[in-house]
Amino acid sequence: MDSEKKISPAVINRLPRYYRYLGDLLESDITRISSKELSAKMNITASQIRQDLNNFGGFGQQGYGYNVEYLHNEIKKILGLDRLYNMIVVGGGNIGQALVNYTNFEKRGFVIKAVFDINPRIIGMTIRGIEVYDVDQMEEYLKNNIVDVAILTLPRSKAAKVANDLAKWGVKGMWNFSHVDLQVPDDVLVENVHLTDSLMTLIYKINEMYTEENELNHLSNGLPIKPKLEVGD
Amino acid sequence: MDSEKKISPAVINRLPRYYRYLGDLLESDITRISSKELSAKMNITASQIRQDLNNFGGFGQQGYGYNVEYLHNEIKKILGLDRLYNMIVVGGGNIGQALVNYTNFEKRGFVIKAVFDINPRIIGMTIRGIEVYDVDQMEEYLKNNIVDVAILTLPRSKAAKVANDLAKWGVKGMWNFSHVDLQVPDDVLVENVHLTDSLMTLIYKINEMYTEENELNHLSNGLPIKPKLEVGD
DNA sequence: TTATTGTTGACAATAAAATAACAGGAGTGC
DNA sequence: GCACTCCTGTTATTTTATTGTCAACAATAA
Repeated sequence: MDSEKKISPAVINRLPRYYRYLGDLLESDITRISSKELSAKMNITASQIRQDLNNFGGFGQQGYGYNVEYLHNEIKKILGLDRLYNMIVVGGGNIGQALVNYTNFEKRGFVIKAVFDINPRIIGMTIRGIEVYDVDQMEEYLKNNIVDVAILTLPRSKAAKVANDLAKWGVKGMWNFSHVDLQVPDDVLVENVHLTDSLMTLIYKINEMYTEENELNHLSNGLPIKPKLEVGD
Repeated sequence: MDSEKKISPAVINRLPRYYRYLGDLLESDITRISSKELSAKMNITASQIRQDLNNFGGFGQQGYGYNVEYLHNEIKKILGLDRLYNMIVVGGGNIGQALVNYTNFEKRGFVIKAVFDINPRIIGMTIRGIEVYDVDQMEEYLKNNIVDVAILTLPRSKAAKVANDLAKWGVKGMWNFSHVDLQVPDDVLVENVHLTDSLMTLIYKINEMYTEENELNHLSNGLPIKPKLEVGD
């Protein structure tokens, strides 16, 4: 339908950040804020803030700005954070366990209900009161329990099969920490957290900055820029 | 300088993914690949692959494609992965410990050398052989050891001060898992991993898909779209 | 009241990113 | 060695995202 224009991914990715800043303002008992002020805090142009928000409706008032509590709550609703979500963790290794122990998710309505693993050493144990099951029990579990999001914290080699099974058994959201890109049906949504990729990006930027400084040094010395490496060197 | 054109962030963020796919191809003993073939595997247009790679040089050959091993190695060099990086973890909680225990980083040249925390219960202990120090010892540690990247896995409330200290003491790269945006000098690079933001984005997309289906139902029922909420309601 | 200021929402202008088009060199088969 | 196909590197086009501008209107002060 035309009346419901598609929101761009760039905007969606900024929403949680708006939500976070508005939450902070709320805690500081600030009741109103203009796009200009928020702009200064967030290092985004005021124009972009207004345009982003206007994708979802006119939440502000001329001459006043935005009411912090109201806007915070609206974004909460836009993000769908006004209800609980059931999650399971598949892969009870380091990262899986860390996520189970990270209690802040629960405070925001993301509730981890079960963990699945293949390691007999941990199956049957509980982590923060949450039971660890054998992956073989997953199908049955999913028949009897609604799961909104599966958190995939398992090795590359096993992620594809598990994702496939989960999709088959009706899980529509996957938060993927495995270092592979999952191939799933169109109606299943995957959000990747590729930690190694993120770290590599950081490393690139660090090196880039270092290299740039080098070039500046060359310039200030009047020395020529060193030639680029050629294919075949 | 003009000769060194700026590479766009979008391209840089894709590099680790190229690197990963090329690594996979290498393991499958595939020696050459065309942009078209890679395009199919990665769900990126061939055009974009060629343009991305050409930012860094002409690595391919007409009529042949790209040599997998050669290209893999070139990207490795571009990303700066041909040397070791020393890292420290600041914050020995769940996520900090999980990252220390995640041995894959080390395989790629990212070596965690020390952990810092304020909790007396864990100070003095070791995690996978890596010592946990008091944060008060951080300044001295940084005087005596080169640290490329600090991994920040500590509570919001403490992240800002620590980041400030680290910057003051010469750490140029920060991999930030704290749920705040750090304010650091221009020569310090921060890569954020905001897990909660990522999860919220996933939740939004799940709901969006669900809502879209709803709208289709509305349409098929001939029902009007519900009016938007107004400020003040 | 009336003037002045502040601030949105809409839209226009720019910039960035992604895709497409294509010229021409490199490989392949005969 | 020649014709033909493949596939890159590069330029052009289209799409998407960001920024700048301004009329309209609310809040505030005179």
